[in-house]
Amino acid sequence: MTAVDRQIEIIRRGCDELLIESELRQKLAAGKPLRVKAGFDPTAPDLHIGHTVLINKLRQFQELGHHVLFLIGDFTGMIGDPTGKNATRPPLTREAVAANAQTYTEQVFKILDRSRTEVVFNSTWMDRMSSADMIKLAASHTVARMLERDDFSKRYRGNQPIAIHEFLYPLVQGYDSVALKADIELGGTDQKFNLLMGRELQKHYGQPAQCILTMPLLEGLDGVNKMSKSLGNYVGIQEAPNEIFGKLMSVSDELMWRYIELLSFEPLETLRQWKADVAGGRNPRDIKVAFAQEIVARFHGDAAAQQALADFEARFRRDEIPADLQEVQLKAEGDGLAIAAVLKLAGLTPSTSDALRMLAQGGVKMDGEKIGDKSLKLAPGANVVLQVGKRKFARVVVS
RNA sequence: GGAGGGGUUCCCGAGCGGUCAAAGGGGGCAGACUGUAAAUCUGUUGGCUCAGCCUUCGAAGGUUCGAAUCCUUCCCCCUCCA
Repeated sequence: MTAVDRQIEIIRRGCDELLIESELRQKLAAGKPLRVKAGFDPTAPDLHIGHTVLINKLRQFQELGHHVLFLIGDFTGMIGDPTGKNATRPPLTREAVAANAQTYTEQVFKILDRSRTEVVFNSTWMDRMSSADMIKLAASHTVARMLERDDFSKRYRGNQPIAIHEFLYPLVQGYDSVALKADIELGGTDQKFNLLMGRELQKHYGQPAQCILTMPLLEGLDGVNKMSKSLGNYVGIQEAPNEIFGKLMSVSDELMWRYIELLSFEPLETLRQWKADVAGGRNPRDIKVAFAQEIVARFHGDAAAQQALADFEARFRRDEIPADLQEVQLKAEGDGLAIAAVLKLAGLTPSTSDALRMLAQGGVKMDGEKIGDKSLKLAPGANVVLQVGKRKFARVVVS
């Protein structure tokens, strides 16, 4: 265990807020490994790099010798985090939860140390809670207090519905801290209300209150909304190397710095140097390449990162056709298949209508040549490479 | 329980008997420009056997030559009063 000051410095790096530092110092000074809690929603087992901001921080705690409680909110999943968008979700079956949890941990252990991680489910204690206990829990807070939560107050003012069970979400999440005897809980800045609920409930149930560490939310590829799967502006950690690389390269120069700040493990001195270089006229692209490679290497290894760069250069700087071309076999009837039908069958466009649109707009290439004639047909024996837009390719063989 | 307002294509939102596959904006996609940057500009944005046809405006019925638009019942949301 390192000195308290050193630990505080590491813990604070990149965080949004730490409550309350003096309390955390005391806990650290006691010399025992802390119980570090972080909760995850069981409905979205596909992690994206936005999630890793928090997970990276958990890993730092582990490196400092602390114990991570990786909480899967299977019980709270029945409520659905009140985001204001879809207030109700279908309850997950036990099998679905188990499967999701499996996927979750597989991904998470690319970052976390398995031996210092305890995976827990809140249904373990919540299923055993009686109705009377639930009422007692609900009685611990007032409606006015609940409406302080930013999301609730917004919806209330905006005449959006709030179901009563949604009030239970912060309460249950807070109670999880009681059940786990957490010393500190991590979450996104949007979780602050729920995290504070844990503090209050722990005091209510006669425990020392947990500290709270909030991490910034990572913006999605659009640079506006937070990264989320449903908005489609995410980079999944299980995506192919080329996908991760390509997506990171398409990020704006401005947003790039934000990503580097929150995701890169490079020391602060390096970041400062990069910024100075760009200010001095260096192409930001170079920095982006280095960063994109770091992230690909984290999830797929160094070799994959090298390969991703090579593919990228070949395809987009030299306009070459990718090496790992997907081949599609099609059967033609009569004098051949209409080009629009071919594009759809090859999976290059979602519909024939869309294929016709792409043709009209000059978005289709055959063997590198732009084509726009929608009456074109591919006769049996044809073997061509088709491209739609910049990224979609397929070799089509007609028989 | 009573009174009123509302549910439209991915999202927001216009339309209120035919000229509606449905204005406008957002988002998406494609093209130009580039560093596959971003920004900007242009086009496009239900499906199909594509100058034609089919399905769509909370759900089901009905009126009409013709309905997103009118009527009936039902479901859901919001506001005010109790």
